[in-house]
Amino acid sequence: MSPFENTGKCNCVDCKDKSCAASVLTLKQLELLNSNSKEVELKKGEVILHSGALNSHIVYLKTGYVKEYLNSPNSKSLIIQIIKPHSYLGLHSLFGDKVNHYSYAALLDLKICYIDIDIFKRLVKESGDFSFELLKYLSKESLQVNYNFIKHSQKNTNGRFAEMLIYLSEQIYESNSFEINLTRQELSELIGISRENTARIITQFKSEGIINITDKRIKILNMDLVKQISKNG
Amino acid sequence: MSPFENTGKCNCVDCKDKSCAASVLTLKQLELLNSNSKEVELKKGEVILHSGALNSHIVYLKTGYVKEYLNSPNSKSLIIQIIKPHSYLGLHSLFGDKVNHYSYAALLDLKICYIDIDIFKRLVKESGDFSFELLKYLSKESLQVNYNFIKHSQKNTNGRFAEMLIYLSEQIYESNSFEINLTRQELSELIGISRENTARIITQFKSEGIINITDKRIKILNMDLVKQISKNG
DNA sequence: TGGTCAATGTGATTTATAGCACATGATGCA
DNA sequence: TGCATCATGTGCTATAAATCACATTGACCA
Repeated sequence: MSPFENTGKCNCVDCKDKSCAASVLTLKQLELLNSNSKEVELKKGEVILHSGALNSHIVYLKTGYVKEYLNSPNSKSLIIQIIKPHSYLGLHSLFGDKVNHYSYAALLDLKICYIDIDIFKRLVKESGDFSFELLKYLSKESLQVNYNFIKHSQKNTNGRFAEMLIYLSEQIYESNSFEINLTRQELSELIGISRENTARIITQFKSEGIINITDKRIKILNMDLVKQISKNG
Repeated sequence: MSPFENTGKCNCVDCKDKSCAASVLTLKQLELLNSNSKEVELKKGEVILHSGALNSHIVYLKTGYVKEYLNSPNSKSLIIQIIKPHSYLGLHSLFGDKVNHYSYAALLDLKICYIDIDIFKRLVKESGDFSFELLKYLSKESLQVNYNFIKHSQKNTNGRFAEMLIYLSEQIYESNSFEINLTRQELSELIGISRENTARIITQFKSEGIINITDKRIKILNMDLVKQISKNG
């Protein structure tokens, strides 16, 4: 029995949460993947990968949401992006220099799959369709992350906050109302502004009836206005 | 004769400027590539690809340097990165949604190769080694671009300028003295600060003996100090 | 050879945003 | 039940950097 034998109840072959890439694999390849991957459940707040650590496995986010971030003692912390289910974590680090460039933490209880690196690489080399999907995946992710950074460099604080609301509702949670397990501090690290200003903007947006925030749920009440603020900001 | 027949004197098979990816292709695949690509020479300042335009070919930068940038009338212009020879231009757009996300202009006279998209995709699906190299290429580029953006969000103007000097000398021109065909305006768009402050920083750095700028040549005289400024900034 | 235009340099002023200080509220725990 | 701790909200102040205004330089060319 392989040390990576999947000990959970799930099986890659009939997995409902297959990645875009895995869904183009043959039955035989999926079986190979299955016998070399392992599903694990994690609790909210747990760190999945540490920046700087060597990555020994591919990590696939099956369910739940993750923050990709950087915390360094001598410079400001920042959150690079929120990652939604059916995504790979830190794929660029794998194909780059094998060291994680960012850290990854669970925003809520979630399920991930560890995949053996060598098997994954074998699939990349064996299946053109698989690697083509990975190229698409990496490209899209890279464009999205760049887009966010670009907007941050071009907009004022209100505009950035509005841009974040659009990003979260359209790209990540796919709803105008979503539960987000981020503190005000973390929201500010996602858009690169101070915690105090984030609080002020939230107060302002609430008073103007643009959003509603109760505990960890953000509800966008006036998306048109949000888009207007983002555009003008 | 294919419409993409290479009309120049060069041949992909014995090209000295092959990409990392092309260098893992077989002779037969290189011949296929050769008969479906075309070398073109461009003059300094010419725009190679326009943001928003549909991309009909893969563009490979054989020699010369290129700026990847965004100019939009209603928001600040910015330069995303400087691209050095042996690079693909806008590969992420190809695998993403087929529309160029950025513009590309020649910083000096250069040679590029247009490659037929369908042949390129065929090679991706046919050769696992080829696609593996492309994955590495995209990953590295993405990490580098992110790194620059992250530094911009964490550092003050002096620190950013110093960071740019390190980036240009170590990553792009691989020398402490390099000819860069960028105006002060463009240098400032590369690091996201104002033109006036860029001029002030240059004056300051020159007076402190850190750099020397004559016309378009930048010479870093005290790299230790540059690194110190970048670190503190 | 003077004139236009663009790029650059530099002082003065304005402004957006960070940072500080402190109040309030929520949560957990002993 | 009270105390400690952390997240949050809000007024005030400091400041870095953008912006404005103008001088200077250099290139091109008619």
